[in-house]
Amino acid sequence: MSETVPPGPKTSARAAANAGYRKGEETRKRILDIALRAFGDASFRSVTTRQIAEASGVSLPALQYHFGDKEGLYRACAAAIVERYRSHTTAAAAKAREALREDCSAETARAHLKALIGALAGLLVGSKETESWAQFVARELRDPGPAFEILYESLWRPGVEITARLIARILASTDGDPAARLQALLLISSLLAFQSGRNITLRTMHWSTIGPQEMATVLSTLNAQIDAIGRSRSRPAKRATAAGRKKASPR
Amino acid sequence: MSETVPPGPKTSARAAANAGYRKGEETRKRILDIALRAFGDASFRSVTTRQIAEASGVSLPALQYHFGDKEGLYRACAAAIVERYRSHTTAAAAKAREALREDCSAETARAHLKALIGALAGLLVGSKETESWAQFVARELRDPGPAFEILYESLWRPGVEITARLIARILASTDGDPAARLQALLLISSLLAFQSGRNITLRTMHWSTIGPQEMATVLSTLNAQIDAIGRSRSRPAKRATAAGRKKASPR
DNA sequence: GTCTATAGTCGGATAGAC
DNA sequence: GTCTATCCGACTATAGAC
Repeated sequence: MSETVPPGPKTSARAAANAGYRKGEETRKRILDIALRAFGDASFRSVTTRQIAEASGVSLPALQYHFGDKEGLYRACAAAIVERYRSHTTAAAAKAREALREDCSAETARAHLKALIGALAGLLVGSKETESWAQFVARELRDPGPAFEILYESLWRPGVEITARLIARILASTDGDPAARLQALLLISSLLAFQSGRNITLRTMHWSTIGPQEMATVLSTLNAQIDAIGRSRSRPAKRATAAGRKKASPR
Repeated sequence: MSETVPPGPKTSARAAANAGYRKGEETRKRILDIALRAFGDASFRSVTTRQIAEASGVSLPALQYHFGDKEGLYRACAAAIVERYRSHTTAAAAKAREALREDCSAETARAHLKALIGALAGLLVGSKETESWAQFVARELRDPGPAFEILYESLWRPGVEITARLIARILASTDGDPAARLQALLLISSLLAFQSGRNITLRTMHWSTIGPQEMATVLSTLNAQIDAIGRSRSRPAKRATAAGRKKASPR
């Protein structure tokens, strides 16, 4: 909660006109890259600043200089992810919002939803780094740490919001419809799960990696689910549980 | 990998005939309950043996006596979860297997799938404790620790296996069908996500808790998805990605 | 069976030189 | 800006008394 300002070079008189600032900038970026990977692979607690410093080729106090403390570094990682996320999804999201504003048809909404999910998937398998990023985000959202707020507000919430609105349009219901939110949550967390739960996905599917080809397979399944929205026979009403306890539930 | 035998009372001459063993048993159980909760709330690394000892009302070496070391305690927790899981799902799983052996129809398979998912959901909201359990399982499966093998082999794999076979039956394909496995993975991880990603679920859905009522809502959505399996118009073939990049993908 | 006391390790943060 | 050297706290595990 306490918004500790990074005591690094940001606030000091670095931007003043001399060319000697270049090296620090590069070092900072190198540290950030390493940290991004490390925090993707393991939790905040598990990763040690020593590891990051060593892997970055700098020594411990250099971290503190650039990022204040461990939490500052962690938050900087989250901010970097958010920035990349924004640049990869704003295009699709903007188009979807535009269509919604123009009161588009259910089928148009469906197409935009697929495009949006596709863009998200593209981000998740885009480069080598993004594997870690998905894990970073998923972990932080699951058990909140120092970067929860920024990730939730800047990444998760907008994503769910636009997705839910598209689904609501498909269902021909209102924007706040809980059923639509639920389906949005389902859809996004499913997608995220494939990268964040990488280990279990690979082992379950007998894959050796999650590349574009694997993600395409996943996407086709998700697209089929999107096609099914609003078309299932036993529509997702409030009380469809009866079928589920046909002959089970031995309590 | 090294199957370190718990050096506790199990192997020693405790079972010999004297009545003084009762207290140790109770202490062990109390420690286990506390640990189960603790390891559900936080990761293996984050939880300290001190916390558990204090909360259990025993002191540190008592833990070592009963469970050997921290990993032993962790594994014991996993084993306890597996046992409970088995007792809650064997009934539904056995019926499903029976039906599959008798070459049941797609609709029968669909019903059994719903029953199975329902049983799983019932476990996930069954009692106060199970909230933590889902987090324990999900975390361990996502980034493998000392209890990964037992959870994967005794809990995850059987669950996916029977689910995938039911889905394959619905799709009228063979048992090993990757598409069926994928849908099984999707379905189970979606369900698990609601408890393991509790925080984000609550916040996204504006719920204050995940009780039977909320789980029923989730179940109805999942049931709708199950109903949609094998019925979607653009069937989940190998190349359905074209739609996804209609006008998105600004690369 | 359970305790007190302690050994040994490791991680985060800081002081101060360069 | 980046380093070396160091402090301090917290953790796991063990030894040995009761």
